[in-house]
Amino acid sequence: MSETRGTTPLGARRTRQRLDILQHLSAAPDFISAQGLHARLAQTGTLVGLSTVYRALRDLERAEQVDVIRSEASGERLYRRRSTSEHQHYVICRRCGRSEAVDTDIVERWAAHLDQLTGFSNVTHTLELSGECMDCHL
Amino acid sequence: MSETRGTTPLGARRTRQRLDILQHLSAAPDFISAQGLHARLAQTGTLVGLSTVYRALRDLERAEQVDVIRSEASGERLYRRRSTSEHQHYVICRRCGRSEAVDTDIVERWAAHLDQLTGFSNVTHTLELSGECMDCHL
DNA sequence: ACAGAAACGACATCCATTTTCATTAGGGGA
DNA sequence: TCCCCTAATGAAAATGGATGTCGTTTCTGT
Repeated sequence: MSETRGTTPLGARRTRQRLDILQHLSAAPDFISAQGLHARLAQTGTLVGLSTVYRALRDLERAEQVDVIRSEASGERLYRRRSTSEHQHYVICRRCGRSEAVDTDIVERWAAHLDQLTGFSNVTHTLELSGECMDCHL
Repeated sequence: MSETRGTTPLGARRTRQRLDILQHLSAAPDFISAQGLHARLAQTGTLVGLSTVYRALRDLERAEQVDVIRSEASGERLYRRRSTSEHQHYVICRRCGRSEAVDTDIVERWAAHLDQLTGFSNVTHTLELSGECMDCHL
């Protein structure tokens, strides 16, 4: 049968690399780039090809298992394992990169009306917040 | 004296290229990429080096004369001459690229409290909205 | 165990953006 | 107006993230 839809966060097949990637991604406290993740894997002796990291992250993104943002500074795409199934927004420290989920109920409610407000359909939103965390501020 | 701060939207010097770039950028109805702008200039016989376009846009961005977003599809940076001095948000048609300013008062007010809500300082926000405009929807 | 397909990984390629560096040309001061 | 200094320009090369290629490896259902 070809219609077996996978339900795991991994791809169709459970490979060592995919496992390692998911594990290290989950362990990362903050958003991390594909290259950063690749480096971190290498540091711990876990050898995974860079393309494989990119592919795994792309698949995780498709499976909505990660949140993705764009680094303001480098333009890199940064990934973070998603904890809840809801879509989330974060404040990111522009110095150290630390991130923290923010309650965006108000914005979400507002966003829900956007179709009426704008005359556009299927409006989706991306919200990125950056600031300086307490440790970095002084 | 070396402290002469320029007050024009252009750089320190008023060159033909800078003038043309600003003019074509202002004429563009929607967000446009550096390459797109460069191509548009070339089409009208206005020869400007690609690096020059990039540099002019970078300077305009620094001078807060343009709004900048990131194309979801291509990852390019897209620029648009800023009309008001206030910072603006837009809905962008994910099919044709048409953009339209959106009233985001509610979000702005919420954003003003972010410092208190999050424990981060100097929090800035970026909000990108995409949907399908009426012409493209059906 | 087997076969077919998915995943790997080293490397090539793409493409937006930046940098280099020699040349050109604003524009303030004499 | 003429000069000079330096910002601005542009062609070409470099950078760097991300994706594609393709031969090889390795899951997984049968």
